[in-house]
Amino acid sequence: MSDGDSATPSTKGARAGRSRDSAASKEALLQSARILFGRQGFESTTIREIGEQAGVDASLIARYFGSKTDLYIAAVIAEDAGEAIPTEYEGLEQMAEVVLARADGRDGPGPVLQAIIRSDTSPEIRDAALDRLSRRLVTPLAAKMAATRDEDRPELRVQVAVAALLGISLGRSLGWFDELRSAPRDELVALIVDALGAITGETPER
Amino acid sequence: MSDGDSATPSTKGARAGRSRDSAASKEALLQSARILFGRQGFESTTIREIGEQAGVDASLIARYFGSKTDLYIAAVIAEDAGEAIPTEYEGLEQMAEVVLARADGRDGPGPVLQAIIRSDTSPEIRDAALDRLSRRLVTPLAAKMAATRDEDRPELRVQVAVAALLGISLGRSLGWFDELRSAPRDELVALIVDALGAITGETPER
DNA sequence: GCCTGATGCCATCAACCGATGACATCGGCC
DNA sequence: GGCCGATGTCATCGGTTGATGGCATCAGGC
Repeated sequence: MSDGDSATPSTKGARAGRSRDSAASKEALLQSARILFGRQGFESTTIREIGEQAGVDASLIARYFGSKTDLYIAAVIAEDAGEAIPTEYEGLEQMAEVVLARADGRDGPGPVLQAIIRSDTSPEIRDAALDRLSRRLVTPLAAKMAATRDEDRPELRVQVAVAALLGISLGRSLGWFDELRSAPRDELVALIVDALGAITGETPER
Repeated sequence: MSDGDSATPSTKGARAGRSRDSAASKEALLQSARILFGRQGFESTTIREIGEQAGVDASLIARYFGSKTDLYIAAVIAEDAGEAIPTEYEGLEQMAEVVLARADGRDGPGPVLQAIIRSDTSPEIRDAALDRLSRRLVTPLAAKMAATRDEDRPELRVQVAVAALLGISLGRSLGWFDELRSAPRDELVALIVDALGAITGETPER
């Protein structure tokens, strides 16, 4: 460009007075990514939308995260850290309550569930999501079950219970059926415990 | 183009000897759409891939179906008709067996489940899929339950049971956990009946 | 035998997308 | 005060996608 350019408001580069804080920009992108990926999924979320929501240019995504895929993985990690989901539980009831409470508090299934329910998720995203899911749900439930009951096929039982719980959570988030969507959470949790407790060995005390 | 073009094998239009059967072309597109949408979902399946798999040009999709979205809806209807899923069952066990058998026989979740698990599915696709799902699973299970037990909140129980069943089916199709993926179907069905029977009133006779 | 609608293919369009590199400005360091 | 790396924005690229319209060929009807 010619060197006659003057410092007008529309000149390139950071605008006068604009915040220059890479940690804040990065965090804004990450939180926007969590929200939008969690609501819409990977393909339906563009990096331009994420930048807009974060209030910065989308080109910073490549600078700070490397790629859209890497941003998604970072969003999964941030979600995992941000949700403060326990790694051990009093029991199935508490786990169901935690999962549904988190689900009810979000707009959409969240980036972790979005990643695992889609057959076209890239392997590295899927592995990151499944790893956290197992750590937060499967492993603790298996540990709990090993401590309380001696059932055959404990690992299968736990995996079936977690898959069922995720199906219920997803169905509720996406509003598959009227009652499932609108039922009070405590009533839903009670039904979940009745059902899944029958195979994990935690029958309700009533 | 110049009028000097000769009828060579690479000239435009239907090639010499090429089948001219719109019903066959349409059906080929539809079955290809079922398979690819069922395996990869809406966004990750292009109309060019569908045409290739069907052995015809993708432009015929617009001619015969109107749009990619309308093709998806036609695929959902075809899947529903093709799977011959009953609209009434002996009980939960038979329903679980049918759902898992169909799931195990496919490559991927299938177009109906793909449509309902994604938050970004268009409303008309979602409605078409949910309508069939309710007709094949929720309504029959509700009818069965009404005939056998007098529980509180029967509709909620049935909806929870179906959501759980779909979660298990999806988890198995996508290979979320090792045991869930590899367990023999009859063993998995037995666990599902133990769990979901506890809330639909069909306890196993053992 | 001719005509015409059906059938299928091809090229193209407009829009979008993830990624990249250039550039201006800022602020800390020397 | 000057320098230079950090920071942010902008324009652009190459590729992809769903949809469209033109064209050639075929086959049935008259």
